[in-house]
Amino acid sequence: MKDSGVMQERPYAQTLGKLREAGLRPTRQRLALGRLLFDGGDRHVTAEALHDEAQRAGVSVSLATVYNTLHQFTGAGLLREVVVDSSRTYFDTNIDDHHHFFVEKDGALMDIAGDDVTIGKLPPAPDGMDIARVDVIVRLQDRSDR
Amino acid sequence: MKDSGVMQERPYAQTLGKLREAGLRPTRQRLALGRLLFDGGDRHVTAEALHDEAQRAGVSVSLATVYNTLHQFTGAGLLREVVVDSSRTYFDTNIDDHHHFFVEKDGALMDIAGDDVTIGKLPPAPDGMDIARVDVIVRLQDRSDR
DNA sequence: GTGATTGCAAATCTTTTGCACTAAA
DNA sequence: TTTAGTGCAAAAGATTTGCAATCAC
Repeated sequence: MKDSGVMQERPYAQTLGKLREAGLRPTRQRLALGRLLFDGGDRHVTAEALHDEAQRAGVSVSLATVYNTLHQFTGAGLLREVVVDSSRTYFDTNIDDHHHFFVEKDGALMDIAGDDVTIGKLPPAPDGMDIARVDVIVRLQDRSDR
Repeated sequence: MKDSGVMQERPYAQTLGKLREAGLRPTRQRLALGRLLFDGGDRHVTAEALHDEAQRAGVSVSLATVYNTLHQFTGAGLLREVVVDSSRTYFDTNIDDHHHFFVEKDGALMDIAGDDVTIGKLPPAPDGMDIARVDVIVRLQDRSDR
């Protein structure tokens, strides 16, 4: 899934290292948001949710900074944007090749490992175009809501 | 792809019939928008684009009504909402099982027939949930932008 | 007539931006 | 210092909503 087995050790240093590699100045707020995002396995967040979480954790960051930071992290390849709902943008800390389950009702998003979905046939890209990525979204509903 | 071979005849009556079946009162604006949407094969539109198109066609409809109408048509199963871009909502006149090519750069959306994509493996839905739909989005980029 | 539909403007919601201020290096 | 980064409030989009006016039946 990830690269090696040496992961999640020294979380603080991990975030710091990620920022350094990305050439992003490790400011108070980037470190704090980075720790919230990267210290606990794979996560899916919206800007609003991360902002709330930061507030609750006693970290003072403005919503604008959360948005800016999420985009900077995405630009640096530390996060991936997931489009499943036209009303909000989700950011995924899992940047490996993978897909998603999405529960419309409560906005829940879950990863599906890349290996758990195989695509047998796919049409060729139109002339002059390349396939940048294939996203598979499995939309779920409560069994009772049938 | 569609049902039979008897299609696209008497477009005006076709839209009228669709509205009747859906239990939607065939008002001036619903008929006009319906004709724009359904008279010319499969289409992908945003509310804004359809509104502009209606204006150009000399049909006076407010943007709010276009939004409302698109949602009513969707609720009635005449259209399908396609989520590919978190900033706009696209509506698709093709309601059959199928997938999409999407060119981020210019917002172009193209259908991929359902048969042209096969999914070999898919994880089971979590407990108590059912798979409502599987969306495959093939994101394209210009070959030169590599 | 009478209830569904529409238009318009105002309201909402999410996301972005401008700019003076603060903090890394 | 010097320049990148931040907060705040205002702006910008997209979409929704309230309500009086209008239209289909």
